[in-house]
Amino acid sequence: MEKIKQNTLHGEVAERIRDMISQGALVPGSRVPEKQLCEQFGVSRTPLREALKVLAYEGFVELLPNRGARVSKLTKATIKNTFEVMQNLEALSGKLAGDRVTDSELKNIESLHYQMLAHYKKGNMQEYLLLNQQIHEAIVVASQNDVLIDVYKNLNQRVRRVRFTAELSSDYWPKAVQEHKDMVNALRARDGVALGEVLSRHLKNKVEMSNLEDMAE
Amino acid sequence: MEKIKQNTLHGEVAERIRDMISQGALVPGSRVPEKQLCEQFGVSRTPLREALKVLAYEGFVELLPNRGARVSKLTKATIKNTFEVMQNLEALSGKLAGDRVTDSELKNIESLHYQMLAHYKKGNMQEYLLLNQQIHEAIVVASQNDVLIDVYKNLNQRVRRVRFTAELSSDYWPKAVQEHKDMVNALRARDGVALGEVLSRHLKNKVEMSNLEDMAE
DNA sequence: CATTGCTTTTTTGAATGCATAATTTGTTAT
DNA sequence: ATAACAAATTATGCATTCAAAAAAGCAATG
Repeated sequence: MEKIKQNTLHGEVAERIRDMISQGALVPGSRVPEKQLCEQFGVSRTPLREALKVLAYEGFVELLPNRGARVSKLTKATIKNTFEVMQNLEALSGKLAGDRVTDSELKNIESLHYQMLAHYKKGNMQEYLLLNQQIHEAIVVASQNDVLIDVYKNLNQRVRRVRFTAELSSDYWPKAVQEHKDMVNALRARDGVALGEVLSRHLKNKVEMSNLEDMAE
Repeated sequence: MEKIKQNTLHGEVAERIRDMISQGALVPGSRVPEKQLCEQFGVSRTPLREALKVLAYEGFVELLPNRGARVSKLTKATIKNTFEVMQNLEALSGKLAGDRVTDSELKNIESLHYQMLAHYKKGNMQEYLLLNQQIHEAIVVASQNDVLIDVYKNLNQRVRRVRFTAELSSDYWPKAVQEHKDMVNALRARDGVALGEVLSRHLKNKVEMSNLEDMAE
């Protein structure tokens, strides 16, 4: 991974295609129309095809010999497997973040946390989920392990399409909020082991509570 | 990830470049000579450049705007971080493999294990390390989690260059062998928790025993 | 002798072109 | 009307070409 941030054409094209897939503009299972996208983006096929190679590696599309690219479907199994790995990576992040989190990172996470609580109290689920997402990523970043961060972000992006389709049930939501409070407390105490445990439990609950049937394509 | 196995030109080119990097034919930090490699491989620049995009994503090279690709250096920190993540993924694999390993997989792992022991007794370190590698991969595969397998293999490939440079010290080697025996026993007992713990400990020891200074580039 | 500025060469990024494979369309026979 | 086959169309994979950027070479100046 270790993507160097740079404004290459193929990079921008990849980003736009990712967005289109996430937003449903490109339907899973359907073929990626090279020519049409080229016209839409105003680029030639070369950078577009380079982008498809990267997207294939990221899991967004599948390349079929002499048949171009198809938008890959997220099956129930893949979603489950992805969350299984992410759960583990988050737990590791927690363990590491306990030792390594900086003061400014901690402050930032606390701030996000309080914003999230506010949305919870207002019952604003969309905003809540967005903040929730940001907190989890911030904890992973606090692990200070570049490889871990890259892998996590990649996996997260793979399931981006379905992340927000699952609604939080009325009995799970308060539980999740409590877990988040535990997280922040563990982080404040720089207790990596406790943080790892909370995170592990947290995502596990999320997977169990989510209706994977609804998410799969 | 979820790479579809297919014999595309760019895929073959990527594989050859990976090998060249692993074997040191392409020096870390040096630029990747597109023209020269094209002539050597007998392909045009299009598939070669597509391969470079994938390799960049895999972490083998870095793309610099208008300056092509450079073979990425494996720093001490990156190696450490990679092993840190791999250790966690192996532990997860162990936990999952305890429940999911099939009889034939178990048999295969036992076979590899005994072969490895034979090489240990003969003091044949190269062969030992190869088998060791295969056993670890087999355990990860036994997790039956495609995403986990892909991520693990990718990370493993990233550090392939340095994997075999570190020699096992005379006091670590017997310890590692004992841990491997524990692994097989845990797997036979289908005790995922125990297997996860052994694996976690095992790679941790390996990292601590290895002289990262020697491995870094 | 090192340094600056200019010219030439090489390399890169992306568009275009071309041969082949796949798909669609059209036609005919049943 | 439908099935089977053939022709036409389209899409794909890779090679080639072209413009722009970077690197190398080289002379003039201090």
